[in-house]
Amino acid sequence: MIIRSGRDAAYRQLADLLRAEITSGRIRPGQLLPYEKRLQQEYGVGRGTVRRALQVLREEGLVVTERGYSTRVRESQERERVAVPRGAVISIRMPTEAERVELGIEPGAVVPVAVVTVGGRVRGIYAGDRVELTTA
Amino acid sequence: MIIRSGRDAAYRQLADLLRAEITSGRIRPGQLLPYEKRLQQEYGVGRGTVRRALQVLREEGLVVTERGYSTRVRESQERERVAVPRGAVISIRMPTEAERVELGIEPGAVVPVAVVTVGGRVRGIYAGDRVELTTA
DNA sequence: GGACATTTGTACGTATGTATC
DNA sequence: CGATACATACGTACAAATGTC
Repeated sequence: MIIRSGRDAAYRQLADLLRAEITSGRIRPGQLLPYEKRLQQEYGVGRGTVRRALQVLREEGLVVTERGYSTRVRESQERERVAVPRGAVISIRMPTEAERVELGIEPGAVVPVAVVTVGGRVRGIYAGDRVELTTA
Repeated sequence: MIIRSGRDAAYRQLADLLRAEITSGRIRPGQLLPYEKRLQQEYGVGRGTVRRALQVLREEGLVVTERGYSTRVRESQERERVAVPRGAVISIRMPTEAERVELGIEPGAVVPVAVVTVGGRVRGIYAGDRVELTTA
């Protein structure tokens, strides 16, 4: 139930409700969320509010939205282990558009990258949803 | 100059223009961006488009917006170096809401975290915009 | 391949609430 | 207190991608 108040924005409340559906397992990875129009009707809010809420979940990396299709819960993926040499420096940040393309990160997915440098030289860039780094 | 086209959304173009102002140093850290209304007039776009563009920059951690005041360029932060012990496993992902609060990540900023575990035990969680990890 | 309905993406305007100065 | 500026929320319209027939 969404209640209008200055304290808690409607889009945040909706995001909380949908997040609970996902983390509780009522909507499982790969499954579709209700369409935007359905969410509007079900929760009695405008489309902008629905879209804002979905955006929050996208930013958390919980869901992926495909235009003309729908929004679905992201599959949690097995992560490959990558060994990092001693003396390396690891930076964590969001990827540039070029890096997204390079790494094949889906549009709409919020995936951080790890940049491994040794002596100032970049040794590798890894997508956070596919890799774990281990120290040798 | 912003040109309407299906290829490149107006809000992305505006974000690109403003980002260039910042990265080129024409607008320096701590300085204010033009007010939303000013941006509307200057670039001939609606308010939603301006806000969407500013949101992009907030998500990139480039600017900070204060309600009732304005949007300013964020002070660039030096990253602290954190040593990671040998045999550690580093996961990179987006933070939960609780972790955001714990780490003091500003609302709207899209900042990944590194989770360092040794033998399955969590040894530390670090915000990507404030630390670099180094292998001992 | 085209025609169509559905769904998400972008963009606009407008109104109201809330924080800052 | 008023003026200004950002936050939220609504409605509307059209564009673009998808799936189906």
